[in-house]
Amino acid sequence: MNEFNEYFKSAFTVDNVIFGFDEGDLKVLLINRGEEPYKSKWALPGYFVYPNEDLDAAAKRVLDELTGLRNVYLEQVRTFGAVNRHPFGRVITVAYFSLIKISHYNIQPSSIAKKAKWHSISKVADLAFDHKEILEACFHRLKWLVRSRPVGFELLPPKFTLTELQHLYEAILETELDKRNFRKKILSMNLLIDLDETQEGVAHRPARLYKFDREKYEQFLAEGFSFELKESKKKEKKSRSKKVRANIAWKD
Amino acid sequence: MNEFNEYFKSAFTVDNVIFGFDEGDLKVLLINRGEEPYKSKWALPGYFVYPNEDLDAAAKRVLDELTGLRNVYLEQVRTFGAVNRHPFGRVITVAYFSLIKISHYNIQPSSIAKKAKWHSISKVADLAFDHKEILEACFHRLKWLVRSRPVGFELLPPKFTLTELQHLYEAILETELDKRNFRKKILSMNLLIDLDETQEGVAHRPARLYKFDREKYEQFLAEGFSFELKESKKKEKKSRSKKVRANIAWKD
DNA sequence: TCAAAAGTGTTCTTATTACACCCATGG
DNA sequence: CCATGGGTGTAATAAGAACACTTTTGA
Repeated sequence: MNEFNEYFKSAFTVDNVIFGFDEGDLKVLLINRGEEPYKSKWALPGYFVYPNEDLDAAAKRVLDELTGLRNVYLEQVRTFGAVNRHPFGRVITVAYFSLIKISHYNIQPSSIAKKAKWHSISKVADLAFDHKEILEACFHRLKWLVRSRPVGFELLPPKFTLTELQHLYEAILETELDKRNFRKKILSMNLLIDLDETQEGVAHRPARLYKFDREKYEQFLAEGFSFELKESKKKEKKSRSKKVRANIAWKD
Repeated sequence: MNEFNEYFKSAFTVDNVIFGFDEGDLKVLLINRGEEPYKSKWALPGYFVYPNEDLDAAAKRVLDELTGLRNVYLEQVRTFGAVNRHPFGRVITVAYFSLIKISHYNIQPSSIAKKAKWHSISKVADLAFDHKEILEACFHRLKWLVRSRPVGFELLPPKFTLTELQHLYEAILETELDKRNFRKKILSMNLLIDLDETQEGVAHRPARLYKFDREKYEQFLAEGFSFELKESKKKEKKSRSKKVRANIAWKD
């Protein structure tokens, strides 16, 4: 491996965009840097990947040290590798994002955690390194994800109202949604369990509480999204060689 | 940067899944490795990223050296970083895929290119390193991409028939599509220019030839997919504060 | 009794699916 | 004249979008 020695002089980090949702607002957990470079600038939590550590494990570690949370939604997004993005040398970074329930988040005793603070996604100014770009890429991915899978629940407390859920979608998608259509759609998926409880102590008609039916969702996934559940077009022509339907969407 | 020295001992590579389409079949360009490790196994084309080279530039270089092609569709997919994925040390790899027109591909004089061969995507057996996994991730991404954007044209020659286009979609999506519905949909997008030419020398009714209207597509993108083009619901209530519509798809 | 948010259905429009026959060419 | 793939339309169904009033609570 002699001829390749020159390539073994670089490093890589993970950076984690930790999303949370509170007060109707989508938030991201940022660290105020205590040291150079970019001292006292806000930055994404991240660290070098240890020599004997898988990438995903590094992302989990960073998250755990900061929030104390483990089994949360975590996904790799993209790797950023501009030549001069880090002043210490050649460092590329693998960006991850995770979705956590802010109510479950407890500030950790680690020194790094004391520097952490939630920021409204819409108010984040510039960040250290290329972290603003990373944040944007992760937000974009979340937007897409939330349309294709019901991951939104990862950000809500275990019991929530439909309005809270709608506000979450609105915050992520940066749109307004029609209340009736939203409810119709969300309920028609049968992934919510009506807890038969209501809010208490609110100065208006209390809302029903729901929880996410994770079991049904897993089952749903396992069946490969159960396409072709209908299967009752005609009286089943001698098990016709499946003329498949697949549509082309051209949306984002 | 003394305390971080131990982290600056790793390397990273790019690996490129180069897709092509020929004879109704989706193909990938693989290299037969001439050296250890995995000597004489098939592998994805890839190489170490040079110390002063951006990631995207490295992916372009690998592609160019192999195919002589430049301005082609190229996209980063994901980074693979299991601890022991490379026998030389800690090497993570950033996976890219590109879409090229096989008809434009000319074998390059480089020694590496002489070892290259197109393989039908459906017949690829195991590959060197974790390349099979990388290939699958890229194929999965392509499947998704082709439903959300008309990138299929990148794989076809400049002039093509609707049936060729349909076959391309079928190969990527691994389904059959209904001919009439496919044509209706594709033509309704107005992204095809009817060249008013037909095939020659075929033993059946010759098909019309089309080309992709790239200009219209760019315009389309620039207008942000021109949502809300309709805008003629009622007689425009005093420029109502846009009650936005955004739908939630729950598909893949 | 007021303010504030919860809750609830129907109509219209658009998109998707299913489906079968005639046409133009070369051999 | 036959084999091969090219080309075309319509009806049924499903999904999405628009839209407004009544209900329940606490202050």
